[in-house]
Amino acid sequence: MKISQLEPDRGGARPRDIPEATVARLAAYLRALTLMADLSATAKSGSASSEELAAAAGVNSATLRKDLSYLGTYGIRGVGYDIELLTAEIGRALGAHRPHRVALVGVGNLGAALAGYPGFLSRGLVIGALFDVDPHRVGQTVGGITVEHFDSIAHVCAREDVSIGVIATPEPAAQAAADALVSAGVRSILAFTPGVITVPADVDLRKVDLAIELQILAFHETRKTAEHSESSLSPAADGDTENISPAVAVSS
Amino acid sequence: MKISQLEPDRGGARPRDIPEATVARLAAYLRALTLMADLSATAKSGSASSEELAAAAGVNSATLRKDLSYLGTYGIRGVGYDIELLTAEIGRALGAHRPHRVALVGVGNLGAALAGYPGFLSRGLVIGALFDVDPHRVGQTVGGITVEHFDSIAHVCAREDVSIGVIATPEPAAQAAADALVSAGVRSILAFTPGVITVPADVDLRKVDLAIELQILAFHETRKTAEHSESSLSPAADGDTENISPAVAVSS
DNA sequence: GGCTGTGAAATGGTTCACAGCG
DNA sequence: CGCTGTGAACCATTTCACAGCC
Repeated sequence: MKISQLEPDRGGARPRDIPEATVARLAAYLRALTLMADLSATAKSGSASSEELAAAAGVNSATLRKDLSYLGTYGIRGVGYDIELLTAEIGRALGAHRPHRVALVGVGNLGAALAGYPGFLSRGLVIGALFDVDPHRVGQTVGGITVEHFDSIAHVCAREDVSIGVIATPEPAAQAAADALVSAGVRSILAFTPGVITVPADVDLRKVDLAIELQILAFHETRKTAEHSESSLSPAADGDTENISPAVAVSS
Repeated sequence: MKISQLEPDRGGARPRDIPEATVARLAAYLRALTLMADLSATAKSGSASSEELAAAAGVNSATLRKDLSYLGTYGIRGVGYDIELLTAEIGRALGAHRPHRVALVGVGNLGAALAGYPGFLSRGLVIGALFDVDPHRVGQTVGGITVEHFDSIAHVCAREDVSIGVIATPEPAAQAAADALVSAGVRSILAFTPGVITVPADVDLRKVDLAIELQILAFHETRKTAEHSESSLSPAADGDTENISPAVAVSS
């Protein structure tokens, strides 16, 4: 899907240009690798073929190989990829080796879910601050972190060295939250609110709209059930079962 | 994604083939239109140009026109689109005119957030059932609906005529949740768990991985900050110059 | 032999630009 | 004249297929 909000995307020649779609999958590979490492800690060879990795991540093996080729040449022909090496290499590429501090604005159910989300740490993500406007929530502890007041975003973000912001407020507060984060120097924002949010050109904004995800399903569902019309004898002999949907994307 | 299998080309121009990316945006347009209708209920002309609509949805106007052209010809040249007509038409295309019943498995923070999500109804989505394994949660009421036990999915889904399932359980329970939903006859599933879920070929599975979204931001963030320290190579063409105006302007 | 790395082809999606209608 | 609808150009991504290395 794609709810894009124009992004500059400087075309300057940089070391290696990794396609947007590849970045999303690299994160999935990293996760699959971490899982594999745990499982095969006792036995196994310590390496995996592109086929195995692809299955574990839910993608096509050719896609995986091409994705990895953007990082460099880390596979061994005839054998596969060393799990440990590849984990480190992808982690490096994604910047997961160095922690990123995240500020979360809006500590409702969704915010709390995010604050308690496991597996951030292993990917270099650290929730550094929580904010809310509700006096009842300010001062409380969620996921081990004390909720601070919305008005202190600038101050706290500076103190906690936050570089990424997440907006999980109700819709009407989203723009204000974005503004506050931007003022605080945050240049990467993930928003869970529908609706347009305006940010300066140098700020990276991603959006995830839960209702849209469901509506896409509803669309397909409608199509499926509406198929009673013609007795076409092609019952979705679809080959693969795999399915990876990076969901909402921005960045054109 | 599979929606367009090789169709025998039926004579009538009934079901046009709508691209996946367009479907996602149609949902966004629908939302923008509903908002517009509310705002302009008192005054305004009752129609909007592709430019206005595009701005309200955060996309390019050419993209919007092309998207709408898949539905048919509903605009008026020299004028724009009638808001009410277009709303109805997009709603029809998306299947939002007829309600879809949704079952939600896993009523933790995330599940509760979804159950309380406003704006589902206006888009034809109705939460019909909530499930959890936790005895403490079963029997409780969330978002006006009583939480039922995981084991009764098949029974309750049939009773409530559920066609879409949402998985918001902890990771380890995800596959079991999917299996249960599939057994209950659900053929469209949205999962918020990372990791691979296997479903039969005729089941539509979408995934949203919160950690991946953040990791993508972290990647860009790493690039941004690395760019400042890397003042070599590029022949002084690197500054902060964003000549491209993003101009995500929201008008009228 | 098996598997990676990668050009090249195929597919899907976005943007341009303009003809044509209201 | 303004704005839609759309072919055509453009760009991104996926998939194929195979050469080359282990």
